[in-house]
Amino acid sequence: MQEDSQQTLFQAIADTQRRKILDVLKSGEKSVAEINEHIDVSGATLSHHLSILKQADLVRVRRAGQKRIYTLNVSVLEQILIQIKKLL
Amino acid sequence: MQEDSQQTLFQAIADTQRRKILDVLKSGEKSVAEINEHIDVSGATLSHHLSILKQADLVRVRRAGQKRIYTLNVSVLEQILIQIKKLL
DNA sequence: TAGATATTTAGATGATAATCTAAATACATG
DNA sequence: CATGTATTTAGATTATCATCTAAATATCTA
Repeated sequence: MQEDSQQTLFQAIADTQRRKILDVLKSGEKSVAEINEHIDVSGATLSHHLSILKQADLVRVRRAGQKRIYTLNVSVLEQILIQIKKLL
Repeated sequence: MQEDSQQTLFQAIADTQRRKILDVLKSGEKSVAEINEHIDVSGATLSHHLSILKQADLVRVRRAGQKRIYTLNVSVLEQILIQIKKLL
């Protein structure tokens, strides 16, 4: 993993709201509106957080009509585990 | 783990310099000056980073004469692993 | 105890980041 | 195609953060 992408990744999970989003997605793929039922921020802010998670490749998106469906990318979370284990 | 301390912890490891400090300490306890040989910031900035790591309990300190010796607290890194695994 | 060494604290600055409202875009459907 | 729904983008604001220099504190030693 490159230095830069590592930073992107750790920054992405540094925010409580974003970790909560990941936790919400743990139970399965969800539309933005569905995620927003669990996260108390404006739609714009949620979209912003999702874009950061997407940039870190922690989530994937696909369209379904008007909706966008987000899914957790488990393999990147596993990458984080590997990085932290390296510090042990 | 409480919500608040979790945030403190994830914020602490979100910074590249701080992760580098942890990596430096992985090889054994070190004085501030010894750490500073590996981290390219001013002494004041390093001290600031160390205080954040200390607050997150990721490092421990003891005095030895004029020096302060920092050591890695492995168990807290293991806590992070547990938290991330919960998202999987 | 005076001066040297090690580290922290204070205070300032510039850069990022989280958040909001309002507007824009994209798609669906009557 | 006009309207409604879902989401993103733009632009602004406020708060937080990484960093620096200078000053303070603590310890050691001649």
